[in-house]
Amino acid sequence: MEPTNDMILDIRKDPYNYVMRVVFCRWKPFILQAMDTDEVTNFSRFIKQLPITQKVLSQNLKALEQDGLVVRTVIPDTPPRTEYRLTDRGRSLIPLLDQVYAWGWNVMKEENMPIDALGEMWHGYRKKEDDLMLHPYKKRRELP
Amino acid sequence: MEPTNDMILDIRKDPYNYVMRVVFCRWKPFILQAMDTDEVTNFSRFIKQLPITQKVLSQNLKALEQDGLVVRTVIPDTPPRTEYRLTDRGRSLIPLLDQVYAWGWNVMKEENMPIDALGEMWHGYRKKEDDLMLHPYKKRRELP
DNA sequence: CAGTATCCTTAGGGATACTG
DNA sequence: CAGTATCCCTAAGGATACTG
Repeated sequence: MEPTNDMILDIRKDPYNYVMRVVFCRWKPFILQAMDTDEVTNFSRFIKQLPITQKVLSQNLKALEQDGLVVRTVIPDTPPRTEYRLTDRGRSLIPLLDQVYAWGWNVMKEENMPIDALGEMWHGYRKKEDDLMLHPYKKRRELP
Repeated sequence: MEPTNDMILDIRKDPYNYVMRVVFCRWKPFILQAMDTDEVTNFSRFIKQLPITQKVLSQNLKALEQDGLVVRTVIPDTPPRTEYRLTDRGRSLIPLLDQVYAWGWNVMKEENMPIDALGEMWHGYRKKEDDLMLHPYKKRRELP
């Protein structure tokens, strides 16, 4: 086949670009991770765990739902509850996220960069303290 | 340990955030991938392969160099040449990038989304056509 | 509890032109 | 060949307030 004069990567059709748009946006790894840890969770629990605003959380959850990584279930109760959980596709991402975290963790260690302790607990790089994991609070305390 | 009243994730110290900043920015996976494919490469070759402007390429290469993923070598010749290649750390990222690509590729297939052919060749999802791989051109032709 | 609605800011990228 | 220099623009996030 002759090399023709119009060859170039079309980024909009590239898987890298897709994954960056769908997964690697600011808060999404954290949101996905939280749902992996908690299995089922809800809006205000995310808000307690992450320093994210309601608006941005809402946007991100909608996008994740649209991209098929998350299911939102409304339970007709009084007052109605809303549950969020990972889809199979969302769950299929967790091993990859773990490896991404691990790569970053190792590099940050090599560079002596400070690493967030709560994240380390979530990922098993630091002994989990159940009360902290179960009762996350809005403000942050320094850990050893 | 008592749950104290100030617990929260500090995103600036989190590995996810680090990796998103250092690796998963728009063009960086492509740039890294190109350097894995080519072993040694140079500025204008990137420009031929990717639909990126010189300014943005320059910015990205500088950042990658600063973050220790890429080495830049100037060879005092006439005119002087500049070579770019991956560091060990950069190379350690390739398996991860491959998995990211693979995850995205599979999802896009499931969703019947169009997938860029040149990327597929680079990643071995499509038979490599050496002339195209070796002589990438600026504009794009549709592949079957 | 589970969100909307507004307003504002900024980093990152794109376009284009120029340089040694 | 290997970049700088400008100008511009928009998407994504942050702050704050309000709702059923």
